[in-house]
Amino acid sequence: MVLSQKPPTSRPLRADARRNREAIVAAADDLFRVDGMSLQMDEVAQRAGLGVGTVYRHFPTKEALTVELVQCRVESTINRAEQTMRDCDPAGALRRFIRDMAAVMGEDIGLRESFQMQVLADNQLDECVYYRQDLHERKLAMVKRAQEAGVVRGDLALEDFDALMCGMGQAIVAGGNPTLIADVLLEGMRVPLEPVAGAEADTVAGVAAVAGCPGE
Amino acid sequence: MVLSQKPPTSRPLRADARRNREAIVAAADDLFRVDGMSLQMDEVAQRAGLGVGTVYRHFPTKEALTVELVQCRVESTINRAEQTMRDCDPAGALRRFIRDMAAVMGEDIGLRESFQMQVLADNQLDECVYYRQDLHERKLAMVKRAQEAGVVRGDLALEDFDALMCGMGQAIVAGGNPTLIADVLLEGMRVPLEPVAGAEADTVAGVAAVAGCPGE
DNA sequence: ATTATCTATAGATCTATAGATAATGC
DNA sequence: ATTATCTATAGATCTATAGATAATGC
Repeated sequence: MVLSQKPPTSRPLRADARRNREAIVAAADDLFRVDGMSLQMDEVAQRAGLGVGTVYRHFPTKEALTVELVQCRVESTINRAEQTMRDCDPAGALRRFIRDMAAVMGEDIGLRESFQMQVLADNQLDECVYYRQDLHERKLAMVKRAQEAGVVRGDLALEDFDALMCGMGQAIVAGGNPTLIADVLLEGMRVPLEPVAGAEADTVAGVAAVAGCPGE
Repeated sequence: MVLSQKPPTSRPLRADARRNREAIVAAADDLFRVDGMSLQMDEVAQRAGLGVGTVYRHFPTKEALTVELVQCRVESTINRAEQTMRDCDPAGALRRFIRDMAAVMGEDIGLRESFQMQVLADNQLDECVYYRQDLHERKLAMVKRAQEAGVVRGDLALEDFDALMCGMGQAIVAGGNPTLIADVLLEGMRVPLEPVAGAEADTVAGVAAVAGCPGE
């Protein structure tokens, strides 16, 4: 079920072409880490010490290039999830996963955007659904296990979990302390120890009647 | 200390010009709500039933146009904060503010991005620092009051609070249930009832020794 | 001889302007 | 007469390509 990286009909690349291809991917990866999807093809070429044409020879479109970078990150996220599931108890696995993601997202805009693209409806990269299902299953297992162990509130859907991970990335980019942000999310996803006051009220401005406010 | 909207030397606008200006702002506001900063000048003109030239007559740059939209949203956020501070107890004020913001952010991409721009370092809109200080003070007062009342953890800096608000916006755009997301943040910002296990550990992948995981 | 690379430039997609045309209001 | 509006297009900024040039390897 694993897709081969290259069409099997094509013969192996010529020595210089292989070297250049690697240089392109390495350069693109560096830029992706900093600029995410807004990396520029010219800059990739420049950083790889090549002309733009060469970049386009190896990757016919910008999308083709970034797909590889995204997939790499999705895979590493899957591995991370599997690793923690193997090593940790239900509560610990989720905790470790989230904390690690927070730390990594702080240093890799591309990873943050990759995660976002896996989740957001208006996916910029059609081809990135490759591993989507895989990742989906790993996260679902992790969250479910934590819920069954009673350490995560049961009304948290996977959609919400994904959304929270996206939000965590944004919060970290916005200058929050990664460790603290991760902690806040972890605490917040726990089973509420006392029911949140006013939890049943609709909270659109002007309509809400909320605990601690007059009119409730 | 309030800046006048127009240079006081200019005479009042001609009747048709005033009408058109209002149509432009209304059209731009609608688009800003949906597209945020990526709204397009052509579309603004089209929706207002005017030529692009007219839009540029009233607002010399795209930035000049969006500044007005952003300021309007920042002001309304300030008012929201003040209102809750007047009406509610410390815990209730923060709760209501966050819930309302979650509800509104779900329906107004422009608001979400405005908040982000107030907070993020690489501000796209230089002029949007006008109300920045004001907003800053309101949020600080709200958070501090909640901390003094013992309902919010004391190690949560305003930077972290801002980051969490940005993240909340992202989480909602990413498809999370606004009410639930707001709840998770509120619960997460509380004083931890028991110390978070492993809270002292550095969590970069491979280095961490975390509660619930072997090797701790 | 084949395969890879380079440079210069076409194409797409925006913001912003110039110059000709139309509407207001003393 | 002044002020406002329109259309067509310049300018900026990217992705992607074409055609001429250089490097590999049987």
